[in-house]
Amino acid sequence: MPELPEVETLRRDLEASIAGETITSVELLDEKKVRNDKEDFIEAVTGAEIERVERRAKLLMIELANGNTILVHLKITGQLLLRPDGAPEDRFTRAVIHLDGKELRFADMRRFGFLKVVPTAGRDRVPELSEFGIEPFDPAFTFDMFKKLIGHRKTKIKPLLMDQHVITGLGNIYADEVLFLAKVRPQRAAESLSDAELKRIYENIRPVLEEAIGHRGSSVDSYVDLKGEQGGHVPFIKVYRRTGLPCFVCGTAIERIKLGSRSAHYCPHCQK
DNA sequence: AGCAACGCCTGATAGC
DNA sequence: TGCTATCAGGCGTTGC
Repeated sequence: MPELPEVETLRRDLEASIAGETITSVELLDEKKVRNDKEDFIEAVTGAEIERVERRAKLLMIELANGNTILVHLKITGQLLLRPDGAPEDRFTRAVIHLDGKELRFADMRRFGFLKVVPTAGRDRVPELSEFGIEPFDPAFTFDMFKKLIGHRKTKIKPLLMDQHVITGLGNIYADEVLFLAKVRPQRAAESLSDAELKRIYENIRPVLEEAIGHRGSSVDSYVDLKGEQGGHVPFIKVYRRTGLPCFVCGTAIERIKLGSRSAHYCPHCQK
């Protein structure tokens, strides 16, 4: 699943490769992928120059010079692929944004992802953007803030770490990884965590995300980069989807439990 | 307020 | 071999 490291990798590659390009035309192959009226979308982006590419939580924002921004959410199986004109078809392509000599393809097997164009001014007020919590790399994200957001909650810590209304960017993979490094079990109630445990969680969030960005993300499902290449982080994952395999630290078999409808993976020896 | 359950969707996989 | 049931999951919504 694309989480912050995967979306940030895409953002950086997009910024380097399509900023300054002009959108010559758009093909919407699956209208339901676009959260606008089809004609409105086409009119709002065609002919526009791409100024920059930003990220908020797991949402990509392609800012256009004409005052509009294209929002792209990949959800679980979404992919953005930059191909030369006439390149072989990519499976599950739902929309194509044509540029000069190349095309940006939005592919999405399970069709959960979406595109939406919104006015750049006031975009922070659209529902897709207005509910997000703090970005982990925002300097304002201090331990004090983390403790205030998390420390009093009765909810289990893992679902809380994944709640985009509280802290953005962590999904199933990296929440498991942060909790492993923090030596805290995913089902612990947030309010039961000691200061030392909260501190260990907080202090592992940025390093976990930074390391994964350094490896260009994790291709556990269908995540690939702009060129269609897999990220390199999977060999460095400590617990996610390693059920039954030995913990890299103590050798104990990694366990999997259900929290809500999601799976959580942890080492029963290392994590308390 | 908190949280489980559901719906969206479809390929991979396990079981028969 | 071929069918069917189950699973994966971000996130908005619903209902207790």
